[in-house]
Amino acid sequence: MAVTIYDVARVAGVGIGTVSRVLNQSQSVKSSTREKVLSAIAALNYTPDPIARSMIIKRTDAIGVIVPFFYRPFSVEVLRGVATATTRLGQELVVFNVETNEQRDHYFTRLPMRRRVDGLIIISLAPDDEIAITFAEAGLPAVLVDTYSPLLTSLVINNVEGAYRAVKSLAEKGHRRIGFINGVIEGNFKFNQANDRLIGVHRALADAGIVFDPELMVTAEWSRAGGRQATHQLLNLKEPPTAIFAASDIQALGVLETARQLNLAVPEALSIIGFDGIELSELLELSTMQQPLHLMGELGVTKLMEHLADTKKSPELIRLDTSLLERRTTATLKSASKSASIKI
Amino acid sequence: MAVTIYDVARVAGVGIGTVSRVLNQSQSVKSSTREKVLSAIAALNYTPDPIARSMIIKRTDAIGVIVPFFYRPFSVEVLRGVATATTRLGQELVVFNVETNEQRDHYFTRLPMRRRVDGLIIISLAPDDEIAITFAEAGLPAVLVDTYSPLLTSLVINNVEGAYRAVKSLAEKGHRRIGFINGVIEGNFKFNQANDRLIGVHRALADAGIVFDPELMVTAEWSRAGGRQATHQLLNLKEPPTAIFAASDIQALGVLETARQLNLAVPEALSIIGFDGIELSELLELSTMQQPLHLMGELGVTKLMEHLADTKKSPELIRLDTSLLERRTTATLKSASKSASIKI
DNA sequence: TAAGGTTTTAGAAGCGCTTCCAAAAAATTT
DNA sequence: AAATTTTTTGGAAGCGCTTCTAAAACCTTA
Repeated sequence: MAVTIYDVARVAGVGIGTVSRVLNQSQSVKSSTREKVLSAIAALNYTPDPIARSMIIKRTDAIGVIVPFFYRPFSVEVLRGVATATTRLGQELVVFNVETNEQRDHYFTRLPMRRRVDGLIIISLAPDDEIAITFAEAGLPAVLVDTYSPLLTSLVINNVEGAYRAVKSLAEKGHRRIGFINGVIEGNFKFNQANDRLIGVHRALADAGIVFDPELMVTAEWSRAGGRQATHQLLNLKEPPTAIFAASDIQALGVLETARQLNLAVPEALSIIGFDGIELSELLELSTMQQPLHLMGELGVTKLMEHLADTKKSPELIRLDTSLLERRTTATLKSASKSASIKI
Repeated sequence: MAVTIYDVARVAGVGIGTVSRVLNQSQSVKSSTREKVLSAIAALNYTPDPIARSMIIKRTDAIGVIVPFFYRPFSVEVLRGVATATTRLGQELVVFNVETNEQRDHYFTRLPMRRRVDGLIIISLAPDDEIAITFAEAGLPAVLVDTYSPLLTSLVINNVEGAYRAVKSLAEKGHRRIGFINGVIEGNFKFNQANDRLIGVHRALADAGIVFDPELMVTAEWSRAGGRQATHQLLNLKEPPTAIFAASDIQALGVLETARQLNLAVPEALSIIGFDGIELSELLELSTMQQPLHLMGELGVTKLMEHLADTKKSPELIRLDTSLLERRTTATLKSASKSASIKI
């Protein structure tokens, strides 16, 4: 059925080795021969079978991305960067979406066994050392984005610093009661981020001479619903916060929704700042700490290619910084009212 | 290096054919033999090489998606449905993102040549008949989502009806000056949709006894910027519209932004209705005609699997309906002011 | 023009599997 | 117990390529 290298060889009147040689731009082919082969290829509209090829060269020219909830804005924007890079490099992009811990483990343990992809980008998920070692043994390079492992090249945001600056900006605006909505830690998604951001919050509070009130810190799901629920909890305090820092834009959106629902003026009665800088935040004019999401994706691929080219390259830890984006949801505290007042 | 079927056979003390048979749950293997093989597999932690396997069985257990601008909310939501289905079926998902006509043509012509994927889902892009025939000849089944070809199973939204109902809902609220922002047609992305929606608009206008004013129809890019630009044009008319129907939510967002920028109250001074029902629309409380995006993705995969199972299955045309989602951007026209007034 | 050196070429081997066929083993019948 | 049938098994062939080896073809040079 399909035309093979034998057909091309026959039509061109050469051996299959020669055809293969012109296909792989090997040097030693007489140019007259090359012409013959090329025109046979054109005549037959031949394309080499990538599978048979992979069989020998042990490369697929495909890279895999393991990503939790790929459709979340955060993931989408990183993925976009990844796609930009893979397209430019002529690599195929295989998406392994994970929704459960089982799926994550399945991919972690199964993928390295067999070379369906040449390398892996892992987003927001941290393989433990044992898994990382399996990758190394299997010769499957992996790069982490938005997580960290000492054994793998990792691209991380400086979360401590980001959270620090977010809270500091709020303190500088006169806020003393600052709520912090953090993401859940269990479930194993988004591990360190939550921790690091908490550290940054503590530090900023300390520097501003504000004593940390545990009531003002609530942990919620990384979703709008989580943000909403946490906001209710925060606003029901005897002494509610005048500003809220959410560990992700998605959660900040939930804060915004709740404020709107309660007719609480933003930013007059409540300042809100998020974290991530997803496209959506721009639309809603949400102040946020922006991460270079697209860049992280592209850089992830670049680093992966370096590991592919040099198998014994040692892992790097690359830190990227956030930038403060002050939009319309943060304002100076009106000294008149020290706490949020609900306008009806 | 890697453990092969020969290693397993040796350890189990059987022939490679036997190992292969237990791997492929073939019936005729004595259960005692099966046990031996299974424990050898476990002992060696063996996984068959999917590439070598594909070489013979001519299947990859991967399906490809060709999608323009995969990161657009519309695409993401369809993709999510696709991922749900592929994960459930244990298929891998390869994403071919297209940003230019060249890329589209590249994938259209190159992909069918060689079986890197077993089948194709094509979103919002219409391959012409010649291409569709190539697919068929190559034995590569393809299903279209959000486009149509007579030669391929197609999942389309009833765009005429959707646009009709959108405009009708506006007319029923008393609006007579209804602007319509349509998407561009050239560029070959999103072809019929724009056309069909225009037809629906015409029909609804006619039924409501409103004469069509060509000035009220403007064509713009499928983006927020497009929506913004079109809105400015519309509002600068001597007799501006009191309501705008945008052919996509993304464009409707641009309308919303412009209204906000001009301090034009929505929906009091301007009603807005979009099309698509992306998640974002919910957040902004945008009224819209909702498409079953997730379903389209899932159904696309289901149909593709049917074509995979039965090569000679003939193409189907499946029509899906939109549902009207009235949220906070549409309101009854205050008869007092017949046209939008700009509040300063 | 022959010898020696260099470039180019044909095609066998082999990648790790599935599938097939023929042979071995087991079960059944006589 | 032998003959026959049925089940199970080993391993060769072959999927479409790349790579390697050895031979052919082409250059030099004497």
